[in-house]
Amino acid sequence: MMYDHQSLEKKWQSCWKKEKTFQPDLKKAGKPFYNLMMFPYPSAEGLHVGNMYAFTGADIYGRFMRLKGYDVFEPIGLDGFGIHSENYALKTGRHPFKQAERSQKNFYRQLHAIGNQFAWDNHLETYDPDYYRWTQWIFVQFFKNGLVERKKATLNWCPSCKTVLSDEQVEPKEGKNVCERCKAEVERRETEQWFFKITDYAEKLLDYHGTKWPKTTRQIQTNWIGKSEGATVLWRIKPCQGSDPVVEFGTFTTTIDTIFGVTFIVVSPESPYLEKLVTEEQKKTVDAYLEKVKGKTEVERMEAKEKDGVFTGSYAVSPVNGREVPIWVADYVLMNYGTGVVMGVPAHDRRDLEFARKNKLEIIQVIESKGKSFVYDEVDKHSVKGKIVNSENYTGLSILAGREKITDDLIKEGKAKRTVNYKLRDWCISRQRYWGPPIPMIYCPKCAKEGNSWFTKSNSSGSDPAKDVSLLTKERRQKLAQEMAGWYPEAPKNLPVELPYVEDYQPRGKGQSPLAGVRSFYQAKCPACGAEARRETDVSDTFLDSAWYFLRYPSTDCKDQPFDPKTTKRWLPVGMYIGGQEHACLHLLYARFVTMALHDLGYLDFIEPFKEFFAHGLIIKDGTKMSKSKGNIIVPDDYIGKYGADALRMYLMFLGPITQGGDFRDAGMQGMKRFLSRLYQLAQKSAKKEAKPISKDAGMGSSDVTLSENLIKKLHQTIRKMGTDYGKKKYNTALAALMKLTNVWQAYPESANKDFVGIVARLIAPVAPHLAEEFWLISGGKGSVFAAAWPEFDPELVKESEAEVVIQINGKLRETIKLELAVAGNQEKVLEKVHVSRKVQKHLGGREPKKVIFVPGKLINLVV
RNA sequence: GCCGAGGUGACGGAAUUGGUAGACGUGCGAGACUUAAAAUCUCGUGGAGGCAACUUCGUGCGGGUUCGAGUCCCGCCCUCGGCACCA
Repeated sequence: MMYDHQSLEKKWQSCWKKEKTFQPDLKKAGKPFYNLMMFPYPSAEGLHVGNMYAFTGADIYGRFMRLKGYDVFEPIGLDGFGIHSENYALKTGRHPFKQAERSQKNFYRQLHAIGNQFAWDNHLETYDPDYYRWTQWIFVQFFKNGLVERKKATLNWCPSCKTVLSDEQVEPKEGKNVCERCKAEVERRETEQWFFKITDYAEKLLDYHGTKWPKTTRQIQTNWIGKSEGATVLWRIKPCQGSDPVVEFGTFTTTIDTIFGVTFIVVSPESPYLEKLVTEEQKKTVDAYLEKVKGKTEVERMEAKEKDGVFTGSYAVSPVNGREVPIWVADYVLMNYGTGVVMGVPAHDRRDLEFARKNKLEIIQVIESKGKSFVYDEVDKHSVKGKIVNSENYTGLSILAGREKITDDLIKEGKAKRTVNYKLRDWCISRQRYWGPPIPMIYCPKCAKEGNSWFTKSNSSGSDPAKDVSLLTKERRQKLAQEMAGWYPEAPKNLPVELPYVEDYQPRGKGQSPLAGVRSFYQAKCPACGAEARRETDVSDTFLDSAWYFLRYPSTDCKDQPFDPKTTKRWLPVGMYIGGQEHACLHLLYARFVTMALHDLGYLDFIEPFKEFFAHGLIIKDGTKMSKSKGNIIVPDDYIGKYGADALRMYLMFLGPITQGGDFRDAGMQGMKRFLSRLYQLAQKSAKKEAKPISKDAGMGSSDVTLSENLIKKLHQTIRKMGTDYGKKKYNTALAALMKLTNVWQAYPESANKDFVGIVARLIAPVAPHLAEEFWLISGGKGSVFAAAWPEFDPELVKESEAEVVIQINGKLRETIKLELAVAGNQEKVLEKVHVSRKVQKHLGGREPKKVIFVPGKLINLVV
């Protein structure tokens, strides 16, 4: 009689496992629905409640879809490769191979205990050679199609993790840039690395066509990509220095309408133009300045209060009015955005104004707004309300009109072109670490000397002869043939390039992976000429592992391809994806990029990997984020033992909207246990009563309803409410409705019967699956409650049986009162006999209305 | 600075998207059971006034639209998230 959650949950979990209740037939499913959650990386403490929160939210949706009749595929795996796992291994002194084995066991035990409907046959781990074989395969395909570059760049270097990091893996903290993983301050280092050309997809990544993503997530990505449209204006230089005189250079601007306000030009200290601009007289000054800049760190440069800079000695000639303006060099101009040269408009740009004031340069107003004075402090540059002044024949035009006209005119004269700039940079993919998939490349010094590479081979035309697709243009191939001299990708049949078991896997910190010291690994023969060659020893970024795992899940048994085309066609793109917002610029962006690229290479017939994405909130503890350092990480195990997985699931969902997260407190959990236990007692009691058909329209609208009818009415309300809320992912309000129903049930326990218990079993099934199975059993149901579809759960199929509406009395608007009346359907109706509340009767002078005209969505006319 | 989200009891949060504000749950108070505690159950719980039925005020602040505003419009204040010497 007592609710013994431990034996009950154990019983159903082993039953699900044995019966493979949640393992869909991937080859045959008629109504496939791919329900995915971001797979966890096996952290030190095991699965924590934050993971469970996300997984439960996702699982409820998946189970709801199952009850609606879909064949739901809900796979799980481990993102076990990468720095986070490796750092933990270093800390414990246990080798990553062994640590992975241990973590996997622990995680999968926990993932079983939380009661999700995982399709365990399809689990995958990113460190499994059967998996990373295809991660490497993707690298090779991208390489062959010019989506991979090897270039020197100033990059983020984490001195603690001893590897380079991508821009996405660096986060700002207290004015410093720190490593996303270890929070150490990153340095800038110039190194040569492998890059994925994600910038080629900047424009495509801005288009979310056909997806249902939250606005905020889209906005974070859009911000990160940072598109700005403007023009590049060409300036003539006078006088030109050096043997190779620069005749012109471009400055990028989004506000070409201010071009008459240009009083100087500034070049970045790193600009290749610089040495050609510096005159004899100014050389000393400039060199001294460059020396000073060199000594500054990135952060110091950013935080500098004063806009420092020096004159180069050269002048630029304005393309609009021939005005000669001095060219300066200053470190507030960034080399890696635009052209590394900017036009200085001190009147309408805050930085330019600071610079002009510091260096006593002229300020000319060219925009006027609301008659206000001209300096930036008082006029908003981005305002489009002002008009242009002091600009010859453009004077008087509005900002936008002027912008268009000046651009057009300059383009006609060949002095400008329209330009789009993005903040997005290419994705640095190589890591100088051990625990990742080796980058499957071979470098042959002999071929390099002779100028040979994969791109100079005769058959180097595209990705896969069978696909007949190549993103490689002729020009790009020629360029790559030069840049990639000596480089060959590993042949697909030789994949995977297995990560060897190495005792000394410590990061070396010299810009090289530990594998660089393993001769048996790096020794190789050149695939082209057979000479002594060297294997690449860097491994790829963890985010590449996770950028395609959703493609592999349905095809885990596929041996000769990364994903089986037929199965992929049936299951992808992912129907619902749930995960953390913090991955908006990381994982989600990369996954979209990889999917788009594979689409363009002909491997996929869709562009977006996730039809719908849903960001869950963060679970905090006592008002602060859970973290290892604070020691406040909560592991679900103890709570599952004490209260049960169902109670914990309910508690987590009841905290509030899943998008918001919540503060984890023990107090609320007892309440959930109490509720479930009460529900269990009631079900036991009611199930003893034989089934009597539950009528849907018994007693509706009647004032003398019996207790039983009251309960039935409540039940139908609840089905409707929960059906809608589960669909909208409003799990907290769905649960509130359920609790309300239980309260009514408890008030009239004799009204319910076996059938009633069966219905409640389906209602609670998404959120409390173990208890639901038990209810289904005691109500006399056969098999699993999840085995059959329940069309009534579809809110559209449950007809409105009542309506609360607004009335109008005798055609005049006098009073606004809510009215309950018996109306079926959504059609306009004249109701002859209407029961109204006493309150309304009072308003009508104690009478009941003769008739009511009900028009859905409109006011109601009440005739007395 | 730019972009976005949001401010409702002691707390987490509801409110059919313009229709009885505070569902549901915590917490708190009172009671039942118990030698006692825990657990469980019952009742109460926005403020002020009243023995009471009831009255009145109340959704960050100030205005507005409307028969009716937590919800819509205008102007502020505050909190959180993203980007940021990006031209």
